[in-house]
Amino acid sequence: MIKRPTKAAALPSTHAGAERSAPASREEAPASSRAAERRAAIVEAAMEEFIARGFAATRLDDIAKRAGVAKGTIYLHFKDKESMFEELVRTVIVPVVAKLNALPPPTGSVRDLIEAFAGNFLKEVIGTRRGDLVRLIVAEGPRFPSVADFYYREVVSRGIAGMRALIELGIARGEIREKDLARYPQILVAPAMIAVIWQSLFARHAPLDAQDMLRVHLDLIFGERRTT
Amino acid sequence: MIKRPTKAAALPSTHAGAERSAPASREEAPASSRAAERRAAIVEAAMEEFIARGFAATRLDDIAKRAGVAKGTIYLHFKDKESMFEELVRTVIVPVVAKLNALPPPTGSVRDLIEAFAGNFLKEVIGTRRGDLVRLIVAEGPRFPSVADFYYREVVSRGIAGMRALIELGIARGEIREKDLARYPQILVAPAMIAVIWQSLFARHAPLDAQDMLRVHLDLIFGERRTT
Amino acid sequence: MIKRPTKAAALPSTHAGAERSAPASREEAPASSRAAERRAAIVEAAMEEFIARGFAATRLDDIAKRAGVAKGTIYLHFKDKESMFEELVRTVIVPVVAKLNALPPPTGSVRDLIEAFAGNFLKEVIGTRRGDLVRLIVAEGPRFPSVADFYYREVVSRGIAGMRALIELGIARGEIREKDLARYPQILVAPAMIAVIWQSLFARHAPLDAQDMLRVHLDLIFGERRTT
Amino acid sequence: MIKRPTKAAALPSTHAGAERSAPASREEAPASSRAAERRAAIVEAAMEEFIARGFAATRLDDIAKRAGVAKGTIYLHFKDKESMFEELVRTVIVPVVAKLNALPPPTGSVRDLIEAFAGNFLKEVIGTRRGDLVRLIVAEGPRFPSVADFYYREVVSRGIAGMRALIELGIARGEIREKDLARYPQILVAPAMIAVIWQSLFARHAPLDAQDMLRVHLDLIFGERRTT
DNA sequence: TATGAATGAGGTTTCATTCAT
DNA sequence: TATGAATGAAACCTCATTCAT
Repeated sequence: MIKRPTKAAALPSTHAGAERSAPASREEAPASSRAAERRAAIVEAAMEEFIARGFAATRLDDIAKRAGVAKGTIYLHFKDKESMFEELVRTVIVPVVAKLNALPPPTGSVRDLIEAFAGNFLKEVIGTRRGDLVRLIVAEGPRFPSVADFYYREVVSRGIAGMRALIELGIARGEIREKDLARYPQILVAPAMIAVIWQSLFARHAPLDAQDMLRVHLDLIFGERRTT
Repeated sequence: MIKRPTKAAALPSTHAGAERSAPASREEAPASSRAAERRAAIVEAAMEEFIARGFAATRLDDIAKRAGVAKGTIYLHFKDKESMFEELVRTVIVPVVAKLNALPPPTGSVRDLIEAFAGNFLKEVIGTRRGDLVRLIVAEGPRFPSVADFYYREVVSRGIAGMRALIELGIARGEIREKDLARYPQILVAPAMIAVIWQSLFARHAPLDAQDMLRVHLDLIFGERRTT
Repeated sequence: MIKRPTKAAALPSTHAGAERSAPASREEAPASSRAAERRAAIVEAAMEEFIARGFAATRLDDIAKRAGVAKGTIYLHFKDKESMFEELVRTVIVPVVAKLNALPPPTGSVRDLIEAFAGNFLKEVIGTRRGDLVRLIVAEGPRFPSVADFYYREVVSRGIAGMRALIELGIARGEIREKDLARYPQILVAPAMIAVIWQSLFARHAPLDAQDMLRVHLDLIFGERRTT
Repeated sequence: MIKRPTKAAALPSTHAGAERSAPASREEAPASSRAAERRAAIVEAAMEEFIARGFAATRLDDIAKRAGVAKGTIYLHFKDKESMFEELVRTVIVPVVAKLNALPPPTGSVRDLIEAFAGNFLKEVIGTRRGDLVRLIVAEGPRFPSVADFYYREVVSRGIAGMRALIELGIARGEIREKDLARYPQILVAPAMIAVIWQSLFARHAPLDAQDMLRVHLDLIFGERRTT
């Protein structure tokens, strides 16, 4: 349902070819899902290309090729390149939001919760396609206000709010000393964001142990780690 | 009216070709300064445009218009659009590096030092053209490895090293408790970077008091602020 | 799977073609009338669209939508866009020709006859869809020689011949003085044609009382109108 | 001054090739006229193509080829295809208007005047490129209201007004009997217009002696021609 | 050195036509 | 028969780059 979690992870930078398309389905597809499949293939291909080259430098031709469809087919699903980009971001982000909303209720220590969250982020975002999407949004945001708006509304503001709640809980329970932190949940997330960007840009020069860094950061906030 | 007389002329550093104007001929100063002026105007205009639209979407026509030169003139200074972008980043970043290197020797408390530094960053980077340049590098880095490399080499690695030195000093002096922080100076800078990005993307929706946030972050690292 | 069972395969360019539907098969009426209905709907829709936009600018998509059929259906009735246009003109013009041929035998004065004819033209052509068709033929004729040919053969030449006969009758009866008029029946029709075109192009700027104009023209030819 | 009266009269229907462009001029061109020349070449080529195929079916590529310029060059002179068409019509029509305005003052008989006028029309419009332009306007007018407007304002309304003045003069002098004709100068022009259209569409099937037809028409209006 | 008209490859988008269902 | 998703050629237009002046 979530679109195909890790599959096309390869990311060959250039389009490998086009061994996608008509995936033998044929008999298993319930008729109308054919369109959905194709749309998904286009979305996937477009995300790869947009991430690899940015909006302006991406060619519809390459998206089509990678998705295994003809150029014209894209226009059956999207009005034009711009709205494709905008809808694409929405499409990809929605499941993320769903996941955030489905978070378990806060039981156990706040630090445990945040560590779990960080672990998840580490696995699912930093250094993955999803992380690249974040960088893409940072890159194109100013030229696509609607994308930045959407991202702020759906992800950032909720994330900030959630973090703030956790921080306040941590303060109330005495786990967190720095009371002002609740005013800037951004501080809590900042190293994770930096890790995302670092992986895209500098990992080659200086690999970053994001997991360890996040741990140190939590130590800073919660005090020296427990014996674990 | 005058762009920036002689200044930014320096530049290439690593740089590829760019034998630059001023072919030794003529009356030295006047002739070459004309060229330098023009080049500076182009660099300035290009930066504005690249920041506003990104590399691919920027038109040389617009750069020329903004710089007040003819389109062909750009090619007297730069081989093509790509190398213009690469050299541009170098040109703009060099003075920053110079400044970093000219930092006063560490006297006074580490916190004071870092606060001074943050204050400077606040004034000169966050929410300014310079901050946008950072976002531009984040945006275009993957497509311009040479730019990312240069930026890493000249700014990031030095900045990290400098921060690390400060952190170690802080630890040695007992100002900083969290010893592992020295391994991840990124944590120290992360909120500042986040502030830079936030201003570009989300300031409209939720203004961020960067100064206050940085203060809280320093409290977190150095412990509750002194009475000041 | 099969292209076009037997039907419209003929379509040899000149000839009225349009053996219309009814491939002899099946239960005659019901099945074939469905097809005929559909074809009629397509023809009607196509005429509207061609008139509104001209041949090249008309989209089959729009024709299909207006006709309430799927795009593919059009190809069950017509080989391609060009032959659709050609057959369309034929289809629409045939009844006109039939009507011309069914004209009553010349009784009464020639002027009465021509006035009746003009009245009819006024009501059924000038300012109507049919008039637009004339303009369409003028517009597309050069690119569709077969259309121009057909129109000349079926409508123009017969119309001219008919007019000439009337004029000669008028001359013989002494109603018309200008004997040379018989050599140029176009003169008789010219104002009517001009009225057709005027309505399409300039009615907005300067409405034209076509009826009155035609009357004046007849006065010119037949002499001052009778007391009526 | 009038652009090159008859020159490229050949009209090869398909673009002959491209032996136009840089016509050796070079030394004779006063620098800025180079642009004017090119623009003229484009206008000329565009008129040929638009006349031959209509607006929608004309390819910019063909215009460029025929004009002997690159595709991009067209966009140095015209914003896009539509405005090229609109400006083109204006450009071509302006000299016509100028000519109309420069008509000699009415001396001699009205019939002589009108005959002179008709003779001119015969030579310069009917069966010429200029005549085709009229047909083009009739064809595209509904889709280019601005063109129809312009044509009405600059040519039609002035022409009608001029004709009306002549007719009234003719009536006053007793040359014309039918007084109502002054209300419909269109009648006077109608056969000429019909001739224009006839030449484009039907000349192949039935050549029309336009000159003789116009004479007959004038006989109709002025009474049997004098012995001349 | 500086100009900007000219170029033409290449990008986005449209739309007639096909074909599996 | 009828459908309409899919195709891909071809159109318009942009813009980095060149070059005569």
